[in-house]
Amino acid sequence: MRRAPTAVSRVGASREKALKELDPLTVTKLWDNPCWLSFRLNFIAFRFNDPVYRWIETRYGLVRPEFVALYAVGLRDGVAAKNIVASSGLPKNTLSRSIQRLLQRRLLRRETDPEDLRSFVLYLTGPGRAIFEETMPLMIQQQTAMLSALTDAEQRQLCELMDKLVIASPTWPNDLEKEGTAS
Amino acid sequence: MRRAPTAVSRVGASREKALKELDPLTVTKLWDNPCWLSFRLNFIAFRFNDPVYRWIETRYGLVRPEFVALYAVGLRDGVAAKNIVASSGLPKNTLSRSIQRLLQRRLLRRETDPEDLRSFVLYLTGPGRAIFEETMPLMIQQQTAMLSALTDAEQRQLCELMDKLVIASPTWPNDLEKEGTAS
DNA sequence: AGCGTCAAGTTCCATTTGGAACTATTAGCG
DNA sequence: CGCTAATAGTTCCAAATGGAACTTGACGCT
Repeated sequence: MRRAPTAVSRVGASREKALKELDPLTVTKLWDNPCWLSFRLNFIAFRFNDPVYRWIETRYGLVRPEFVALYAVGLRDGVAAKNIVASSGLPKNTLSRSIQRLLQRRLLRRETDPEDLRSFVLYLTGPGRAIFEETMPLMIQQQTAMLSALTDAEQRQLCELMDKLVIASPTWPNDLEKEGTAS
Repeated sequence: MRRAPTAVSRVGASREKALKELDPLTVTKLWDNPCWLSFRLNFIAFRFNDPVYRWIETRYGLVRPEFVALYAVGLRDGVAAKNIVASSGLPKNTLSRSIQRLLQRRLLRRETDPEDLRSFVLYLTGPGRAIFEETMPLMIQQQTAMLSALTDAEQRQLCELMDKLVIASPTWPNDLEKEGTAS
């Protein structure tokens, strides 16, 4: 009744270790799962996000979408909410509220965009930037810990492969369709 | 005021295209962001999850954690809720409710585990398996579409690199700490 | 200019979520 | 054995979430 291995990879040696240390269902999802990409993405992303966002919440009282917004403005002063929506995938009402709270807490400041009076440009305040600066090294520390299983060359490869995917993303379908709808 | 590029990769040619097709903040998060791993993971994962789970919800009325449970049992008959929790990262109360609903809808069936009377072993029913079988090709279709930007060799590389990460995951910290706590 | 369509952000509200406390069973250990 | 600590799963409830409708401003077209 055992399903034949379906994953693309055949790591072999490491498999032994994994069989012992990981939950059996995790092992199945790794090597007996036609959707290998989805599982790996979600699993690894979760293991990054979970500790980071828990720490940020207990430390600063910022929930995930709030920190997403703060981090985005930290990376690029002068963005608007719509940019954060587009790059994060969070719904725009969630981000609207998050930004409101950051404004109230004076971690963010905003001005109406002279180019487009519907829109606002966002900036970090001093305290906002302090949080950004303080959090960055911890996120990098987590990233480094996670990547330590790979050589430098492998890390660069991984980064480039994922680059290509993000760049190709505008061509991906936004909706699944049972079959081709048009000819 | 422009921050120096911080990402590990230097794709170059594709950068041109990306600058035009992607939101400017997305471009910043790609190439001007010390936390390159986190962004790429979450972005790509979102672009997979969002269409897939939307389709499943409108098609079968199953929300994400419900489908996560159904899919897990589909991959490995006889798992328990705890395994799904461990491999998915969803909170156990959320999964408890999801499983209850799947039981009510007769998509799942369960028996108390004779080895451990606290625990239940889960199985797909006929209709449950029908959903699983019907969904799989669509998920693979989405995965194939997303991976089509990579050659076969690159796809294999990506899979193997992510393998290594998942396998190393038991050694990753579960909590961030400001500095080393012990010596 | 005038009008219909679209986009940025906000508000409303029903639903979902997840931390914490709880029950029932198992495991460790003197 | 008998007692405490841990674990599988459930329940409770305050808070977060996200779809849909709304407001205001921009844009295309005639």
